[in-house]
Amino acid sequence: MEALAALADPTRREIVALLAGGEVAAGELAAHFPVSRPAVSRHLRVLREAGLVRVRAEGQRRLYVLDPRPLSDLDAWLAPYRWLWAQRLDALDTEIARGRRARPTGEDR
Amino acid sequence: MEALAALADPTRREIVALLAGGEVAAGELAAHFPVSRPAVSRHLRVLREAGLVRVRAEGQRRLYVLDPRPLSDLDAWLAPYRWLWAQRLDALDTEIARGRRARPTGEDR
DNA sequence: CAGTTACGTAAGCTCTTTGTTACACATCCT
DNA sequence: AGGATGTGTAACAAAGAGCTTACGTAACTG
Repeated sequence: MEALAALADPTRREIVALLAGGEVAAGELAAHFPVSRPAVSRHLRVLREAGLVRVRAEGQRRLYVLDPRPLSDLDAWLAPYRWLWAQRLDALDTEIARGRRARPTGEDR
Repeated sequence: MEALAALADPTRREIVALLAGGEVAAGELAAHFPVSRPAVSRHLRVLREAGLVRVRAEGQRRLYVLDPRPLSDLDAWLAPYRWLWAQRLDALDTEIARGRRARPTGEDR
């Protein structure tokens, strides 16, 4: 579940989203973000070490591809919890609807 | 997706797992971990702020419950990627191994 | 072959995170 | 009332994450 730490960062999640369409070069990815290119390079390294992406050199460019396996693992990790929102969600909502505010922090309505 | 940051920590994931069975008191949770009780208290705070758990006071103890909604959100976030490992896993591996490009993303040259 | 292009790495800084010990309360039990 | 029990918060040290600038290097270009 090292992938979770990698995906905790919003920039990295966006990189993953960009890669969902197919191979993208490092520089092209970097162009999508307000941070410096080395910063993106570092994010790519984290994603690489988490197994979420792979690189392929084409000339002087590095083409990144998404490797779905860690996402699949995450999906598997999530599996045992699925029944919770299949049944319990309504129960919680009902409780809230009755005015039993369990959450102290103001929430949207 | 603040839940991802909360779930990035292994201790917190284990807490979530422990809570999958139902309500558990803070002290009982803390007993499962090698870290100090205040440390666990802090983890619980992070989980609370991420909306993953709720607390209920019963006498002097605080009973924690899992709130599945952020997990459901995570499941929803994961959804667009599911087709990747449903069909493409093997294909991607093969493609990468052969060094072919999966999909030209508006590159010039 | 020299210059440009595309990347990654190194060094350094700052803000967070995680853990610890010490402390403050509220609640339960004689 | 007074002590034990169960928890959260405060203060602080250590480690980590993320960003920036500067630099090194391989590959195209002319």
